[in-house]
Amino acid sequence: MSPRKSIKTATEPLHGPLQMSDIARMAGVSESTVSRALANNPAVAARTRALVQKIAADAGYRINPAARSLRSKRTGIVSVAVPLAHQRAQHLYDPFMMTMLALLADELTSRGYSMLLSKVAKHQDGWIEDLLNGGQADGVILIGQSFEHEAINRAAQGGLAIVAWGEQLADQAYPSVGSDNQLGGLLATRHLLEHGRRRIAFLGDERLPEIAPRFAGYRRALAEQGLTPDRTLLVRTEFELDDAYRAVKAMLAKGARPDGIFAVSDVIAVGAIRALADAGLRVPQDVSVIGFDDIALAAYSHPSLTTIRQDLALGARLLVDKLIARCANLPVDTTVIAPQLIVRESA
Amino acid sequence: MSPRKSIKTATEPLHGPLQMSDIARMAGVSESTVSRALANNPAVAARTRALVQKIAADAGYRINPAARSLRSKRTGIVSVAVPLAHQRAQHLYDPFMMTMLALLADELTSRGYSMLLSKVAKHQDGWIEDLLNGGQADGVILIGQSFEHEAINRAAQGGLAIVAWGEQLADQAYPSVGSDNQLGGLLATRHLLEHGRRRIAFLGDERLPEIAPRFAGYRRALAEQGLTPDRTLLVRTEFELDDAYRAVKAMLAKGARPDGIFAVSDVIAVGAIRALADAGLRVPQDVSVIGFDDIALAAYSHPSLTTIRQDLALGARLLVDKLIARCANLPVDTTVIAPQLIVRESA
DNA sequence: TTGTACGCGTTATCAG
DNA sequence: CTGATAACGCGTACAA
Repeated sequence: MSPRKSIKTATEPLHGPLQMSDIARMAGVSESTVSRALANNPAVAARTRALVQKIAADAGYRINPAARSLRSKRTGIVSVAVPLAHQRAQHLYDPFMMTMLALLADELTSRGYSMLLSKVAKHQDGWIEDLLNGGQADGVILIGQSFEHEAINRAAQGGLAIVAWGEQLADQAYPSVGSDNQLGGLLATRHLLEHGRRRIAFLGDERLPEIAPRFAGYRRALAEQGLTPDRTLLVRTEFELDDAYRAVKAMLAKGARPDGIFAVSDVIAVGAIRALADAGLRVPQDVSVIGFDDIALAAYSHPSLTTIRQDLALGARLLVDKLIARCANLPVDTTVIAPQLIVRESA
Repeated sequence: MSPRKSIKTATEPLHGPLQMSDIARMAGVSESTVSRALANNPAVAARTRALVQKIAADAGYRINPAARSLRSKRTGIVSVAVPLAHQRAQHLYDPFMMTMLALLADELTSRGYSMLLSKVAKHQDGWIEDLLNGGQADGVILIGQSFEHEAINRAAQGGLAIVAWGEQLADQAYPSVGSDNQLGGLLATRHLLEHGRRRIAFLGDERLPEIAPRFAGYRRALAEQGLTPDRTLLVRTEFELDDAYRAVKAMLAKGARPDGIFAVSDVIAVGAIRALADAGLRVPQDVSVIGFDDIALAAYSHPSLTTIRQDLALGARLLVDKLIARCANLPVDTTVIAPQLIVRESA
């Protein structure tokens, strides 16, 4: 290292990655000017700006983001996380999650942000702050609230830029984007009822923030017909094919005989249909099945799924909009998106 | 803000996030000692180390990663990217991709790394270097090589820590992990042949690095039976349900009548089965269909898919192992994983 | 419009 | 084993 130093000459760059001082020298201006020029600061003469930018580009120079964010307190990174408090296993590869992640990746990158992906299984103290990675991210997008509403609220009140996909909850200190889940549950159940179904099973965990209102919609639709939900037809299942499959098998084994099923996700619906098929029950002749989400698979499974569509593309766009606004300390409100009934073969 | 300042007292921390100097003061040691203690540097007395760590933890202190990486040149972030040169659309939510991403997220987080997710559609100069985000990431994991072998090689030779999931190619300057694709193609096609199928269609883009050897395996299996591939049964399709569905419909419309189909992914297989069903063809009675990957869906689609399983969990683990080794400038080799035939209903 | 000077919060070097 | 001190590479008041 010291021998290197002694050979050093004026023309020698010699440190691998170029830095601003190098560009400054090449352009014959000061570092500050380079900094401003690269930031497209109009305070720099247009000519100078263009010159510096060209030199930097030709030299393949890239700003050191660590140094930049150490100064500016901004990183250009958004942390996207999936809270899984209620999940046994990873379900990051749930098609719904994946679709949302892909859409978020699109939205974020198209606005110059990078996306840091985290899976949070253990929710120890400060897990949300951890997502910020101590400043390695400017803000946090949560996909689903799990049972962490309180923690999210606290983080938001602590000034953290955070936005969640999910249900609008009481006393929410953070903006959220989500479907009108009660309406979704209502539409789904009414559709089954309109097809003459009366013994309608509910598949999903009604304790979750997003699912509770779907369950409420389900009960309300039943009530409209003077029906009361049958406890044996309430089946708690995770958002996983295997789990739904087993749960429905178990329900049938206990002798329950639904003529309709409202599954709170398409994946659950597919698992249910498989279990029904194993039991020799035909869909929709013997049992009508309706899902939720309208993932890509829904149209291609057999039978194709009647489902409640969530507009995830819109959701992703809004989430990013709101997060960016929150990062800029602008006031941001919550949006509830109307879900839509999509009728296919299964119900 | 200024009114707050005026109330300032000696005990008041008042700069939001604590910093090392604060912990140093609380612990009655120097910043250097704090730094070392938090890094678990054994040069610090065990007692002191424990004390400092406890104080830091209790105070909720977290190291500023920007400052840390400005000094240490390490970020603890790995960039994971999906090159999509050959893709029209985003297919980040392809189940295969998603499974891989989820597994990588697990592997990385369990080793203390964060995962920066990028989708690369336009491969302009220096796109790989861009993934490093100018130092915001320590290394790059590529899922698939697309047509970018040369660019990847150049980046690797330039000293960038990079690892790819995919096929082992000639003159590879970077380590890769992937299935033995030719063997996979061979197993798949032989299975169809053993079931008496003779007019076997190939669904996929055989120009892609990972698909070419599957195609070679397909041809070899046919050759073993003295058969030559029928050009009308070679259907180029993207890794998307819709596209596969349309492509198979088009093939059938042209009058092609395969009795077997080797689809290079399960998603493609599902699309194909749908198109066959539309044409009144039964699977497997009229046409046997075999897929590739063994994604979660494979076991639950109807009919369930016979397929060639890729061990993605192992793959993800190896990718991360190798990347970490490369980051440490250790020599790293390429691994080829044996694929496995999984027999279900579709063939 | 441009340059000077300083500091962001850490880690590494070196001396004690 | 511990502490002082000097970078790391950039952004930004402030001065010119």
